[in-house]
Amino acid sequence: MFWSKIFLPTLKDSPQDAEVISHQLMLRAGMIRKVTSGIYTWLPLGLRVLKKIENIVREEMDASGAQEVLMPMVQPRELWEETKRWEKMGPELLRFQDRHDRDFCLGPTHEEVITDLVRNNVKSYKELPLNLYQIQTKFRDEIRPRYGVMRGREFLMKDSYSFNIDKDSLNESYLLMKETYKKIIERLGLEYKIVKADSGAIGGDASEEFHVLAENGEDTIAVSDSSEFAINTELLLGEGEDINSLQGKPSPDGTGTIEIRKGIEIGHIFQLGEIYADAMNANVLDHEGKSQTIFMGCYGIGISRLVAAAIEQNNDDKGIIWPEIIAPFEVNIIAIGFGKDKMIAQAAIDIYDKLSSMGYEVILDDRNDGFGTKMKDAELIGIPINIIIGKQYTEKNEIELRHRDGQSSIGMIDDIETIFEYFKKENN
RNA sequence: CGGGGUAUGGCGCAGUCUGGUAGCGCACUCGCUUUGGGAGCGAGUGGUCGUAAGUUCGAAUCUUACUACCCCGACCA
Repeated sequence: MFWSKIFLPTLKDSPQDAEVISHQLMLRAGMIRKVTSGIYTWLPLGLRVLKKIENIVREEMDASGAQEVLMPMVQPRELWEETKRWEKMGPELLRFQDRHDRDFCLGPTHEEVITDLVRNNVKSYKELPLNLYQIQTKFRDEIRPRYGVMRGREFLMKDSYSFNIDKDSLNESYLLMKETYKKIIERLGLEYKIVKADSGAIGGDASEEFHVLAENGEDTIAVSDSSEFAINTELLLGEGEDINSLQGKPSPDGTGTIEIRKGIEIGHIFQLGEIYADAMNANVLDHEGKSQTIFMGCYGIGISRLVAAAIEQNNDDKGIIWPEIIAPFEVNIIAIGFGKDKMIAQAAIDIYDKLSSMGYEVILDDRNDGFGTKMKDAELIGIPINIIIGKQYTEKNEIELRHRDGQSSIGMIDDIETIFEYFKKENN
């Protein structure tokens, strides 16, 4: 991709209504634009990151044996009445009528639709366990959307639902999802905690949240300073107790003391048990030919929220510092004087072609701007590796390789071939 | 929904107190010169000042109502 061709409107100044760093940087780096409160358009650069995270999630879900489906965003009232949630849900459930005055809602979650699907099509315990997932836009009319895509009303989510013949099998599916979530977040290179949680309004038995640790996180969690233990502070507080009073107390798991941290909830896994299947008559025949209520689990990951969370954890005063695996491009070639100096332009294009053919995702900054402008933009959008071709190339045959993280800067390299050698090594 | 705040060109802002018909920086367009840390000179484009009503000879500015957006809180599979 050539910089002069990509739709990438970067901003020098941070828009006034962006408070947290990830929101500011996503706007400044030309990743998103707001349409209305809590609702955003993803621009090419942001979409690249979103898709990368989506694909990592998809790969790990597929590897776990789950199967992808795609359910509708618009759902009929009747299904929601079966679980009594048409009444129970508040205004966060966006309702509307079609031309025949039938009631519908925009799906904030899909227990009803998936349970309906399974009860109509799965009849035997032999077809279980079954784990179906989708990656889809959800809509929740949040009381107060905030922090850009971190808490939007419309957002991209991976939600999956497991169907099991009994509690033990459900537990197995649950643990498999827990492992899968760990793999996903570890691949994304994010620091996280698994937090014991209240299973909340959705009901059910076991429930754990996955939190990416970040200063601007909306949730407060209590972590042990010397073990993996973490728990939602709500579960520890007594009547009228202050969150800060927990700091320094002995950890409930008996190891170390409590440390209060801020987290962004990017995943939540539940053992629903029989609640939904019971309400919706989702049964299968067991090996004795008896009808059994299906045990369900549900597992969510906020894909769009992960984009913001990754930025919250990886930035400096200059901009975003993408973990390589989700960077919108892997290499940025900064050609100074691209439109003027044919030798530089040719070298830049050669490197671009070669790296592209080696399988790298490359962007070439071919704009007629000075070094400063290009470097500032490069730092803002946070591409891991920058190759800088300028006067030193025409004069001394030298090219600079600069890592965005500033910790592994390569410096001047004495010819183009050496660069390809470097990238071959990188690849292995 | 309670509390606080904002609304002037794509972005950041001044002008509002003290009414006189809109300005600055950046961005954008054209030309020339530039190109290793957000370039320079010259010439341009772009705004019913959130909406509506009112006061006034005259409203971005004063009054009233409304709307949108942001922050804090309550809420959140």
